Amino acid sequence: MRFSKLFGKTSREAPAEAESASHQLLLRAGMIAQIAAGIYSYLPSGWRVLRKIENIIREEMDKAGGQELMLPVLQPFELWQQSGRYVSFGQTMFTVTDRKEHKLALGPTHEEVIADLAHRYVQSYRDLPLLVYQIQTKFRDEPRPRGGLLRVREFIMKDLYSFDVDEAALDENYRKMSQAYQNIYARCGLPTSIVEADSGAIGGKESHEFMVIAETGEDEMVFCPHCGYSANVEKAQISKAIKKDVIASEAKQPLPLEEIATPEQKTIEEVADFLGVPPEQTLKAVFYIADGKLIFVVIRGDLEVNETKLRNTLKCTELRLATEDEVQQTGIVVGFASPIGIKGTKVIADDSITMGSNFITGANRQGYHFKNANYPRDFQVDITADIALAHHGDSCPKCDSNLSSTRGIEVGHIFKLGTFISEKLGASFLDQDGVSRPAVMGCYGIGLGRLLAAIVEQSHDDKGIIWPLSVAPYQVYLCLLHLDSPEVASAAEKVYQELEDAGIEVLFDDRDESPGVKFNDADLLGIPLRLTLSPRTLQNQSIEAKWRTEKETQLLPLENVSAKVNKLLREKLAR
RNA sequence: CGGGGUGUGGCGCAACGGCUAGCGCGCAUGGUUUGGGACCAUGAGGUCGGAGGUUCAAAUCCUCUCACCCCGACCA
Repeated sequence: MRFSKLFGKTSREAPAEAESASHQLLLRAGMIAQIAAGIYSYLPSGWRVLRKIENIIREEMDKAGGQELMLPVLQPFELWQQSGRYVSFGQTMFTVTDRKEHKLALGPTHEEVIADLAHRYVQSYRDLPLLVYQIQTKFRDEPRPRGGLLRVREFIMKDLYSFDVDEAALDENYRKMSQAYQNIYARCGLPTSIVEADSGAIGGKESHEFMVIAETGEDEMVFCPHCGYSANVEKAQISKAIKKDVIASEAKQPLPLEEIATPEQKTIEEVADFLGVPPEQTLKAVFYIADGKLIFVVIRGDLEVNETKLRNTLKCTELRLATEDEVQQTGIVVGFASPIGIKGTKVIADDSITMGSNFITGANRQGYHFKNANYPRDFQVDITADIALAHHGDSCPKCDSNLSSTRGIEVGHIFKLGTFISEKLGASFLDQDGVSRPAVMGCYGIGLGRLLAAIVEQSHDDKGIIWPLSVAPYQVYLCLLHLDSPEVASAAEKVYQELEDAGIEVLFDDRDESPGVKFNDADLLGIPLRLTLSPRTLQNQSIEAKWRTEKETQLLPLENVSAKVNKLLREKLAR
């Protein structure tokens, strides 16, 4: 490709709206262009990168036994009613109405469509296992697109669906996919961590995310440097045992409940300070509105509520903090709320209330708290579950060491769905005994654009992008200096031709620009190998080679240059 | 949805009631240059996001509205 003909210009300054490194660099390099919030065009050089990523993914999916197919974007809304998932997806779904007033969804994902297909074409256990995938556009009306390609409303995704006879077979495919994903990231030069995850609107029981550690990431994950436990904070567990040095063991014997005056002491910190006890010995009350109903949440004072876990426990779709008014309307005294004697309100407790004793809690009376509250002696709850939020420094649930936390970009998510979708859509098969059973499903997704952006996020410098050779838009940047010298120009043309003929992907900078402009563009575009031909190098019948990642240059003889370049590229790929 | 911010040639910005809306980058033409974003000359390109209002006069003030960005909520 000749740079002079390449559609899309590089620019010195990034558009004002871009903040993250990948957003700025991809725009400046002329690889993407925004048309609306979370909606982007890929220009030729950006599209080349995307297609390379796509091919890597396709190869790994095929290798793992996947069959590629193509499912429709337009999906009858009835399918979503059938699965019931139109509720959990809610406003995230884009819908259109056809001329017959029939409602269609622009597919945010394809479990329904694929399960419907399985319903028709899978009849026997002999048809299983089945792994099918596609690479195509998804539509999601995200409340807030952000960070360029990091979160968008229209995006290309690889989604693979597995159908199995039972859980054990699903586990096997799940392992296989997990390995395929690791191969993909490795080939893209992207270090990732696999973490336990919440399955969100997709549903299902077990899921893992592949995370690229990056400050610009939207997700927070915790990990244990000691035993390797790692999880998205939405999912992460912590050990809630109270450390011995915090509360002496003699204080653990249940004591009689006692009301004490605590004027003006409302928050956990105030009450704990006022009474001289650690927050671990208090109970915190938090109020939520879940699908329109007030929920009383009790959790030990040193912990915080994890809303994702709470949502899962309640199996609700809408969840938000209650306002002070909404709480007061039920007769609860804000600041002195108590699970003791509560009536008519659903009470959800974190299991931390079973770890500890003689708690301080509100007395549901202005200016008073109870001392020595003990569960279940003094109060009852409707549900006890783990609904605590993990933090940096909390104890690891597996080995009790201190957990660390970091932000990350989710570049892949795999789910064990189980049978809830296949049951609803009738994707069942006859087993060896002639018994009809729902297929056990798994689904596995990678957002290609986000993967591309994540590569840029973790592989760039102040000059521009540093593409790994495997996904670079071009392998070689051929830089011609001194267009005005006919000898150099014709030598460059020859080299360009020779490289192209050898099947090397080369971007030939034949523009009439100064050397600085060309070198800077080469760096901005992030092309791995730069070749420079100038009167200086031609004098020695040679061409200068420089890797994007290195400072040093080397001279290559012009004779049979494509073979030498090929060798350099092969060596680089092998590393 | 809550909070904050921004809308002026393709991009980055200035002008903040008053003459023909400026500057840099980019673009076009000609010339001089050429190893890390060269220079000179000439030129093209703008209904100042939109609607309404105030005023002798609005890019500038007011009201409404739309779009985009950031933080949060939310979110595979």
